[in-house]
Amino acid sequence: MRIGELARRAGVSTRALRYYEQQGLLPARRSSNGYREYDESDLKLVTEIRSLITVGFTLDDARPFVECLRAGNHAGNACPESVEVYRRKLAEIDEQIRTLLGRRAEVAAQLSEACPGCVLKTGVTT
Amino acid sequence: MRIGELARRAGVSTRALRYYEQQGLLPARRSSNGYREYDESDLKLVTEIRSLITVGFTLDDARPFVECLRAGNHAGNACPESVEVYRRKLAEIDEQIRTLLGRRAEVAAQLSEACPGCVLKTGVTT
DNA sequence: CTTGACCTTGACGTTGACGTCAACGATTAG
DNA sequence: CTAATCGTTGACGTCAACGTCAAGGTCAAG
Repeated sequence: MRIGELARRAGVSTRALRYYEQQGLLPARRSSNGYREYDESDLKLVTEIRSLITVGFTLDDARPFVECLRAGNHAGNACPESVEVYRRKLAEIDEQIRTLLGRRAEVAAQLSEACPGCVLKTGVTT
Repeated sequence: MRIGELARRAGVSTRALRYYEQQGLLPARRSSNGYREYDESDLKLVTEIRSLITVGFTLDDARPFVECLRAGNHAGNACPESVEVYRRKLAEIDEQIRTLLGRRAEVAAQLSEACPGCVLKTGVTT
């Protein structure tokens, strides 16, 4: 299939697909007229990339998963490099959550100081 | 005092101060030679801006606080506009925390699937 | 033949808060 | 007088993941 169809089926823009190729994540064969040619395995790659992106991974983070898939594995997380990225991202997310919780406490304290009673109206647990 | 001293005392770069001025957050008087001239109240403004920035506010978010201070109030959060920003930011932070918790669960699930037992090694509560 | 839908590469725009020159003027110490 | 240190106004660079033209090539249908 060509880039337009892959884009439609994967739910991304053609620009994104060309960008992925430029970043070395999605190499494309070319047909005689210069058009990029893709197959089902490429769709799988894009799907993997997208699902990683939606959980906050960067394209660089996605690289090991893509390479794992291209190496013939059934899943992108079947390789130790991918698992390592998972662990690193988990730590990053935990750090971000801690930072946000700290900020939330700061802002809530300031808010209650400036406007007592206001804080009661919101909450993470809500 | 001039821009260099204010920068040192506030712990920011002169570039940042000029940027704040450009954004209308820190208007500066000019001495006869064209140099920016600041006083203690300006230091207070910068301090306010910085403390807001460190809890994740944008310069635009900081605007009401700065205007509140310039209006003669003892604190930047003494005005209803500031309080409103606090509430909005609190909601934003809560939303971000929810998003991150969702991502954390996703990644943790993927990790445990790819490498059972790995998840046990980390945690937000740690 | 011509339209229209598809494809190509190249290159600039977006966002926030500055960093980092460049090229120049002002002030002060020696 | 001169160097050192400060100040000034542009204006481009940074970072990620594309969006959005521009200018053109390709191909099937009518």
